[in-house]
Amino acid sequence: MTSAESMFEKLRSFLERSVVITEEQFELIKTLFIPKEVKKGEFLLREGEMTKYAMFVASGCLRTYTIDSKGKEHILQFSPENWWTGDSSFTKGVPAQCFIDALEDSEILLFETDSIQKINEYIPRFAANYQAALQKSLVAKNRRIVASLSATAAERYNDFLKIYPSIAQRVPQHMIASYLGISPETLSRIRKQQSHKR
Amino acid sequence: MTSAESMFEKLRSFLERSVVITEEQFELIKTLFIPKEVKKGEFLLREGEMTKYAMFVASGCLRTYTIDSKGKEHILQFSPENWWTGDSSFTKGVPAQCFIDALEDSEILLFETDSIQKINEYIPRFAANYQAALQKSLVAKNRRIVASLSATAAERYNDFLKIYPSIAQRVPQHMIASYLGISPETLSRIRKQQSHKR
DNA sequence: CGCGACGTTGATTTGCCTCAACGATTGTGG
DNA sequence: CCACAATCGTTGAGGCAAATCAACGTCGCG
Repeated sequence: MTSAESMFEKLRSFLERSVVITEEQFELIKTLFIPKEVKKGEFLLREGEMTKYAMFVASGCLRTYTIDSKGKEHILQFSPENWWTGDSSFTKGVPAQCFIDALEDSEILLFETDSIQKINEYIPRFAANYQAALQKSLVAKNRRIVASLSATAAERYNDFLKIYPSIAQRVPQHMIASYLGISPETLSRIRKQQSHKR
Repeated sequence: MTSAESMFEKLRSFLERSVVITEEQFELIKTLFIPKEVKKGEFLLREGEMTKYAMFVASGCLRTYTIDSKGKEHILQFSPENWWTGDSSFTKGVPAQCFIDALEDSEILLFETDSIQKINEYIPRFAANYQAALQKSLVAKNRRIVASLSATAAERYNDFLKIYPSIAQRVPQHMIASYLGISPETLSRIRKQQSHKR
């Protein structure tokens, strides 16, 4: 099996968690998704670029980040296998506001967002699922906003460990700090304290 | 014209900013939206309640907030006229995580989210617009996350004034503080300093 | 092997919160 | 219509969590 085929199989089994995909539908999907392999460190999107693609991560792990007005990096999202990602500004002709790069060698399926209408026609429940995913991520963002406004650094770190235990093990510590909005030094001290306490 | 009719007219002109609505489609819309008037201070949703409604604000202003584990209130969103709102957990059978109440006497149209399929069938571009709105609000949330992680209280306040100048004039100062995640005292001091500087 | 990226630890600084007290404004009931 | 309470914003003093600055150990990779 080629690596492209294996990517499509991964997408299929992911989708089939909630929708049954017929052979016919699967063939359509194959025409709409563009397989792509990237090495660790490669970029899938740079700030200011135009893009019309959303992405499905078949294997590996991506990271979405921005650089603020003070030149500081802020990680908005980690996207390990079986996640959707993409700069959400792909809808209009707006340039991307984020960088997306690979934290590990990864297999990606690019999806032209215009095609969502076509998919909707042939796989009606697909769009509903996509919408549900958007709403779910809105809830997550809200939780993150509240946390960053009210929780201490240690609390936020522990929340992160609880919600994304697998990610915590595979990305470097200073990136977790960036995601949490705390300095690497502070995160190091938090970890030290907590290892004492048990 | 009854107030219910005027609400529908407001919804219609809002939708017609991007989609032309035929008489027939407008009649469908009237059957799917439930008009409701609320007085200042009344609740449209309480945390823990089950809801299947999203809302369109025809007039007035709503506020969405949560209470964190320390009992502190955090405003997630202000929704003045021509905004969509609702607890985003309405998709599944999940209880709401937010309170929504009225900051002013308001006119609201309730929309059963299950009906989005039906609307999609008759007004195909409606769903696309709704999806675009979701994505736009994702972008806004991302910006807010970055701001809360990297900007100072004063910077966040000025951003708020720039992005929502009209809201800043109609909601009490301590609520803006709550939205920004700073104490009312700090906001007061920021305003004092800035008035000196000009 | 040697360089650079990563994590740790210490000392100092600071932005913002908390607590507290006090005017101003609103609105409510007697 | 006035009195009183409640809500809202302002100002001051003190404290703390986390940032910054700086130096050093260590690991992995070219």
